[in-house]
Amino acid sequence: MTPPRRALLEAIARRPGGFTVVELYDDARRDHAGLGLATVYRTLELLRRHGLVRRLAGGGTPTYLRCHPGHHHHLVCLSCGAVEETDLCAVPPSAEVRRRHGFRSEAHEVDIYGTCGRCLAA
Amino acid sequence: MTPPRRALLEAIARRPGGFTVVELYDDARRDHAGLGLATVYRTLELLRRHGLVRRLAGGGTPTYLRCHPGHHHHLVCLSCGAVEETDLCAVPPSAEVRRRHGFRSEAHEVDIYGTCGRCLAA
DNA sequence: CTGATAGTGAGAATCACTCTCATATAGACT
DNA sequence: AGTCTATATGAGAGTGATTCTCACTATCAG
Repeated sequence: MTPPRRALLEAIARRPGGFTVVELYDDARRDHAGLGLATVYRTLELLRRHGLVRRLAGGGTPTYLRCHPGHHHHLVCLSCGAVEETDLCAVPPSAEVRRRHGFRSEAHEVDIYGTCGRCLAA
Repeated sequence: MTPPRRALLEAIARRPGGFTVVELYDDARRDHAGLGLATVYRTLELLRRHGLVRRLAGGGTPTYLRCHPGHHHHLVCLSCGAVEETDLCAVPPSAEVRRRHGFRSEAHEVDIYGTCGRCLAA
């Protein structure tokens, strides 16, 4: 646990939803002025491998999300960009996939796009 | 319908599973030597808007998939990279998402990773 | 305290992708 | 078939994100 990493973790913790690499970089540099971009990428990759962060790569500038470890999916608001986690999960049952396609499922990714409560209210 | 587009469509039709932009470019250039990369990107974007192709952006070089229009998801083999479509679909029901999170679902993306029948046999 | 190991920052390099613009077509309409 | 207009195209430069390299530094076990 080094100062750059600490600065990054704190900057991530402060973020409400998704963030871009440069946003995070700018933010973390307030704690640790000498921080390099390469370190941001390296640390994000590290966090990603530990399930603490996820990368949403859909068109445009890629955004990262803070995640809690454990199985969950994301609700992405198309209007304001906020991202929420949900533990609701439903995918085609493995057995059915296996029977119909001869395919053994091992993992899945589910992202749900729509409009969040706050945007609906507005 | 122009010669570059025809060459691209044929190259896509020949592909078994996912492909990268450069693979497609090289392949289509065998039909249409003067093809430019910009045209490949433009045409893929066009096909994507028509639901004939999808982009999987997970880490590394982005890959495109040939798709049939209509709702379906993909079974991606982690061992050989083959991609199969499935019309099996189950996601958390909108009503439940709405009730629990105040979030109105509009679309979802589901990709299932695992091992395909051929790789299981081998 | 010390040494092995892992992390860091700067900048160059790479890679995917987009933009620009002059040119060339496709396809609609005579 | 000939003409015309909107659209597509190719080349190459430009952009922005990401990775690489390497000399240097900090961490932590012993």
